[in-house]
Amino acid sequence: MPKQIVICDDHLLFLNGIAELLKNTGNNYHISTFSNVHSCRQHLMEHAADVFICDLNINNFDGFLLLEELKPKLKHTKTIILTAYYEDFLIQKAKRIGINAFLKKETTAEELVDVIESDQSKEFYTNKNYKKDVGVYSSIDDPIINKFRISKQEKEIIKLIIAGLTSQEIADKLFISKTTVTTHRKNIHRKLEISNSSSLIKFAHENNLLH
Amino acid sequence: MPKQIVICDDHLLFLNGIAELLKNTGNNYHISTFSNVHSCRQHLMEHAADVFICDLNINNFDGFLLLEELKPKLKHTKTIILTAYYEDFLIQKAKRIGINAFLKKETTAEELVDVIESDQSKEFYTNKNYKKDVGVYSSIDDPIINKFRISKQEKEIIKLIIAGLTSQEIADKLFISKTTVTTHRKNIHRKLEISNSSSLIKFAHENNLLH
DNA sequence: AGCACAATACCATTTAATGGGTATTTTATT
DNA sequence: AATAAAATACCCATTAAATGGTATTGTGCT
Repeated sequence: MPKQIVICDDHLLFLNGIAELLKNTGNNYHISTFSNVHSCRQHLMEHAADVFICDLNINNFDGFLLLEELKPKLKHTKTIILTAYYEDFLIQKAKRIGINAFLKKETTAEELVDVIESDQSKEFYTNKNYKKDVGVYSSIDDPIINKFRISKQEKEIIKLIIAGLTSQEIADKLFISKTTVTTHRKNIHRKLEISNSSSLIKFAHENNLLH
Repeated sequence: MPKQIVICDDHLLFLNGIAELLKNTGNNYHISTFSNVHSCRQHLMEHAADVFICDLNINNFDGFLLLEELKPKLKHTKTIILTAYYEDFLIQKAKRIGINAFLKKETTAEELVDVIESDQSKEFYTNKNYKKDVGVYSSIDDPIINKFRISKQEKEIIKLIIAGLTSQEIADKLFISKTTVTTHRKNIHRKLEISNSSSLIKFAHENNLLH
């Protein structure tokens, strides 16, 4: 008898792709895919599932709500959260409400199959060896920003503004006067043709200078 | 002779899933997959590709940088951005630097194949019938932000702050008083435990609410 | 030595943001 | 109908940011 696997994700290419992947593993899987919460809920109410793989954000609907709502129905179902959001508090919440595994989308197919095939009585599982990316290179040294002839010190100050520091705090941190920071901010605004720090951060985002 | 397709994405399940999908379309495709920028760059330097499908955020590396860098090599390659970030300014940028198509991950396999098989000389293509939020950033309705009990109007105001608008400009846009905007900002700061708009944007960034 | 530019620093003024209140109306839920 | 929450709006005081100046010192380059 095939293992009944239900997957819910609004990224259709991901949804169908992962279904194809699982079909081609050689395991005996019957896979049902859903790209919206409503039809997925309906299916799970009417059919027993062995494994339920769910994204956390389905068309802006909170996947946790669906999981918690269906919990009584999923007593004998292995529940797996598969998401791009890999945040500590989300993992803790998943553990708390009894989810069996929390996987990020960078997971390999092998790891996913391992989780599907593992004994359900096992402990909560999540990806190991995951270091939160801090930004390997300082992307503020980007050619895009150099185009605007932003100097080294100005870059430093941009970083600190983006980090949420006030001019006084930046001055203290860099051991310079607050008025100097003000001058730098002035020059940055002139060079980038903006007039407030929100726009500065917006500029940084649009040019993907952050991470 | 098979069509040479190169795909670069750090979400392994997505990467392998989409490769499986394309292999099973019946078209004659040879597919090379990469989950990091370095090996993908290497491959494209040494092998001609007919189609290059690229994510915009590969292990926090800006996909645009890779695309722009390899542009001379990709003269005869159809370049497709396939990403979860569906924002106007990104689409405009893609169009500007000569990308052939900008697809969101909610795209169907059929639509992707259509784009791959279409005449390359055709115009820039992006998903149709996409309803955009009022604000600049759409993923603000993320479960992460809901945790902080940010109301609908507060979210709207966060969006506009991030877009670089002042309180007065936000008031004008939403047809409310400036003092009301001030009140909302105050409440947002209290809920998120921050004290300036840079920190607000930093918060949004750290929780992947932007793009 | 001369030049350009970066980095420093101050003054003054205006504009915007922040944080403490309080208070009314509207909307949603029980 | 009662209640809670959200959205609206104002006052006030303080702080921070923005913008226009000017000016000195340092640094790298030719």
